[in-house]
Amino acid sequence: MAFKTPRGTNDILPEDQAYWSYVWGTAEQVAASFGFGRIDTPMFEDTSLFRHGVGEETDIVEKEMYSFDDLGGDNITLKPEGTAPVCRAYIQHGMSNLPQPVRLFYENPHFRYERPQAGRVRQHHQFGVEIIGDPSPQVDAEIIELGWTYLSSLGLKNLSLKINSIGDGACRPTYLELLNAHLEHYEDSLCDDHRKRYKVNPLRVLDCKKPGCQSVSVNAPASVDHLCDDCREHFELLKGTLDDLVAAGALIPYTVDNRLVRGLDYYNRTVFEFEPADVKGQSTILAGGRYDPLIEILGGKPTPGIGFGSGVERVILNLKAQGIEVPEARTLDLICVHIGDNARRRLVTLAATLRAAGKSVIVAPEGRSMKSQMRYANNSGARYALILGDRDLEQGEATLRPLIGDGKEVQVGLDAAVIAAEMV
RNA sequence: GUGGGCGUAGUGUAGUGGUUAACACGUCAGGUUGUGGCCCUGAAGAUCGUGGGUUCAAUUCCCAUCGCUCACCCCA
Repeated sequence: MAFKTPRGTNDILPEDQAYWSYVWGTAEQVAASFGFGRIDTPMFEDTSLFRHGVGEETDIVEKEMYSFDDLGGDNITLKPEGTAPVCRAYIQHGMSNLPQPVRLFYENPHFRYERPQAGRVRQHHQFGVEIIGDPSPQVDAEIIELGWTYLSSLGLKNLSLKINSIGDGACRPTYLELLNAHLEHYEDSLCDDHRKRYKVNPLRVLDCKKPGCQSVSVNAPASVDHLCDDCREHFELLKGTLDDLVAAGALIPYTVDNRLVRGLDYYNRTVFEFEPADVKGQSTILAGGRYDPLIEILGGKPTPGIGFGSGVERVILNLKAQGIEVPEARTLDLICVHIGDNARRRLVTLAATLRAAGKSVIVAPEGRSMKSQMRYANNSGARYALILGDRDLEQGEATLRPLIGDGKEVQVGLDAAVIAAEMV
């Protein structure tokens, strides 16, 4: 065929929409229950926003951005992640003058040029939340609780929660030195990739799944053991609050995972991740962390922030895998079946008044036998068929026949209010 | 960017070195006179991903290419 969706993109067909509205609806409801306001940032931004915000050394900036010059010569980039744009908006609109912190959520597509595979596409959709302007570990816990509330409201089961602290500007450099020394000592055991690159980003080694790197990272110094006093206190308070939430039944138990790191430069202190228990492939369905340095990097005054992003494609994959049923899309109320041209013309206007009365109505295709129209009505899933022949037109009445269940058909006048009232 | 698997009607599959490529579901139409679902009958619908090669002959064998898919990298 001549045209198809570009690699890594998908049409979301009507039969799949029930999942999407279920997920978006749940996200909006949960976000509202935590007092978050929705923000929509543009689908594209100045490329420099991401170069500065996400970090030049990251994979996203180095090789995954959809960047191009527009006709005016500006270099723009399709949004690869949501946090930097939200922080840009926070600065641009002077939100530091609002009561702090500011709670924002979004749900929109993101674009990354990657090789597609299970749970990974080039245009993916995220539900994301941010709390900006509050350094307290209380809001870290609030964000994590919100993430869990969202996932559990969807009905997902068998999830695990991992948290970690990766320190801050005060303690991370010292820790990285320790880690580097350790990696250098066991350099020969590292996988080929990391033997070359561990000096550039030693944290990545901890995340590596190759046996060699795993064996080295098991005994590697853990960041949580080398936090500065402030970071340690922050982490302890966070764990304490999470423990309270677990005790109150508002959160699943968590584990501290020393090897949990984040790929974006702006993260500090708290990082966390929810994933299905049976891990395989691209499994993380919700992940986030604190990004206290970001607003200042983007030119605002120093302002702490924390948030998460959750991939809707992956969430839906898990909903399907777990056999979770979602509410069906709205069904059709009525199909108008005609016998004769005059009847059909009359049904067109009758359908219009019925729609105005709030019913969903379609008129069966012209030029088909009645049997064919009834078959069509049946396949359409409509609740009722309204049958009108030219000879009924003279009597001024039609037949309203239920298509679901075993109700009896009734004669009705050609009056939208009467017909609507008959459709229970 | 690297590696594995796969490419036959709308969908899911079968099949063979040789006349009109099969089946199921779906679609459409019929099963007489104004009524769906079950059933029966029929029809439409495939340049067998694309290009090249081997061969008297290829959808079937070989190569390339593109696409899909899974995994690595990385990430939601």
